[in-house]
Amino acid sequence: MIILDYETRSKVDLPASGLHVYASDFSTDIICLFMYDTDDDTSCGFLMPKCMPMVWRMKLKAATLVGAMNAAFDREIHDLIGVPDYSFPEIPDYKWYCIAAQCRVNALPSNLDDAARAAKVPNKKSQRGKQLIKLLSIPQEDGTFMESLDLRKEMLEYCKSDVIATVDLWRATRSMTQVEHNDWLINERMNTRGVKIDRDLALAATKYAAAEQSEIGAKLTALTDGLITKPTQYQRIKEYILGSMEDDENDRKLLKLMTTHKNDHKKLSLDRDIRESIITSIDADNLHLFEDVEDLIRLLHDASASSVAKFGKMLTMADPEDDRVRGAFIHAGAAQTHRFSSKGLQLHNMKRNCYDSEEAIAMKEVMMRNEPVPDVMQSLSKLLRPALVPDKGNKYVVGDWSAIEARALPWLSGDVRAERKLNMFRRGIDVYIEAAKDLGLGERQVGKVAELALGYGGAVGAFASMAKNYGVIKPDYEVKKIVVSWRNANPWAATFWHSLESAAKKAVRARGTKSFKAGKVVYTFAPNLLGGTLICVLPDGTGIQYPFCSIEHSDRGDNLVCLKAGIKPKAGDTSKHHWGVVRLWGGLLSENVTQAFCAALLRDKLRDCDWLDLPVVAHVHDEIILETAEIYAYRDKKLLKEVMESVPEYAQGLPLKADPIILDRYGNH
DNA sequence: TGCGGCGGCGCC
DNA sequence: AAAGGGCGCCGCCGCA
Repeated sequence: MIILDYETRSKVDLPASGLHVYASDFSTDIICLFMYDTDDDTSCGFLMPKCMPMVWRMKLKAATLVGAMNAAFDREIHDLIGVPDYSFPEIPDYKWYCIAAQCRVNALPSNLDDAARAAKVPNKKSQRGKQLIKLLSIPQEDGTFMESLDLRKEMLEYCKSDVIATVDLWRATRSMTQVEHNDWLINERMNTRGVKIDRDLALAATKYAAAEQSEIGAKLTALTDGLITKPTQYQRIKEYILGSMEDDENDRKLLKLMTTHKNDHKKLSLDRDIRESIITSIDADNLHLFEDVEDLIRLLHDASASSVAKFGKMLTMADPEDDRVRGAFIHAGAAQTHRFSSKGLQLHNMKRNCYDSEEAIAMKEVMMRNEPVPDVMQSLSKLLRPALVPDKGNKYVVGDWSAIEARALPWLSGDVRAERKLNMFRRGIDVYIEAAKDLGLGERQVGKVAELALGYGGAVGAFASMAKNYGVIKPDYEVKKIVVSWRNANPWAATFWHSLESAAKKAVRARGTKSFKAGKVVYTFAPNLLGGTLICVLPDGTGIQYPFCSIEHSDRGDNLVCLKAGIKPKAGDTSKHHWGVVRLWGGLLSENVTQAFCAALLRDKLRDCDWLDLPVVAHVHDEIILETAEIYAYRDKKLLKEVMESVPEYAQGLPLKADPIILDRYGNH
């Protein structure tokens, strides 16, 4: 493998516009390139526009794989600048290999600095590197680039040290399997297709949002004598409300409503749920606040739809040539479970509550005519999904699996007692009604909340937070009963939690000499990988990892712990654990295997789509979105249903259900 | 002025 | 003993 790293400069703001717009821009150019041959440990770096030495030209041509940290960046720079402008040898897409993706499948962080720290790979402080980027890669105030041979030479040194650290990381972690690498390539192809946005709609929406935001700002300013000027100034808002308090009964009630608990300490919050409960109390005449405080909270409620900022992101990220946003998906972005994640224009958290195609078009026309829109912010947020559109002559075909996690969890338990639940899915029986019956209650909503909240070891707290989303209100003592009843009706669940934790611990203790089964997954241990890595092998043969995994003894028993990619230590942290630690208890393990298995299933189906030339442009964990020619839409809808409902050999008995639909714009379904 | 932390939003 | 977790982006705020 040749591992390389490009340093570049451009007038385009990379984080704002995304890689594709960046690499396509005429102002973008290469500053330097450093390459390392892992076969013979030779390396070569040079400044542009010097020619690439012939021997390295040959090496690059002959390489089996070309690796880079975030290879998508280097690939686009190579293809769009290196090859056409500097006659670098072409590298076919399938040869590119992403070492950041390799880090993630090893459950390490995705960026070089953090991954190196977590994996204990030597890596020099990158502070100077960041300075150099600022100096050389970003235009100066007058719009021109700084030209300095000395700084360029220094940049090359920095580039070299990054490549060395990347090589070390590549060696310290396991490589992606061929299946994983192929899945990464499939994801790259989808990223290249991109997803089209309705530019006119997004433009109109940003215009209306800006006007509304300034109006809300003016109202806030007037209401609070200029202390608060924007609805997002939460700190000032909290101060304002606290400042208005006189410690009477109402204030104590308000404080109680605002108090949340996070990591064992109290915090005051005014998030949406809390605002809602405050407003409910006021409307029920249980809470009386000063008029300005009440107005403030209500105003905040109307104003808060920060999600409309996505329209702006659509505009800066879409390619001006074809209005498509590219590169929005990260293979195994979730390092714990290998689920995909989404970046740039985050397509994994688009507000569900939205207009359908006709309503969206009507709203768009209203905005184009500059007519007023009621409930501006809320209305705009309902336009987010419909702002994604198929190209002319195309349709979206969208399929999502019905209750995939609720099916996968009991199936993974491998417990005969879970067959009852699986049979309900197989026969199309409403599991939420059945769950409500099990609880001795008639309310489907309560059954639904229990089903959604209690599968992963959660108890009263889990139920309560889920219940809020569905308007279910139950006193604590009743929730406790619900939890007990649900667990009694689903005995396979607690057994599975316990056996997962037990098998995982046994695997760690066995130090790799033996594997241990829990339901349909198997735990094993790799003592020499990343400080000792617990590996969970899923039914499809793929695995998720728990690096730096060990058993810590305490007076209350043994705790299984491992490194958690998402928790960064502060700089200079020399505590016992060099990185954030997570405790692996049964509930967490059951959730991990379920999410991971569902992600594996999705990847499997994306392979089928790739094979069948079904053009996937996006997906959201349990949902696949095709953009297909209108004349093929009906055929592809049937094909997608077949793909999503066909049960793989390794998943016999798992009931899969999906009913794709054809859409003119993206939406809720 | 830039950057990281944090609170907040939203999804599965 | 008890335990909801997996993500990413925006904006404010305090610090360097």
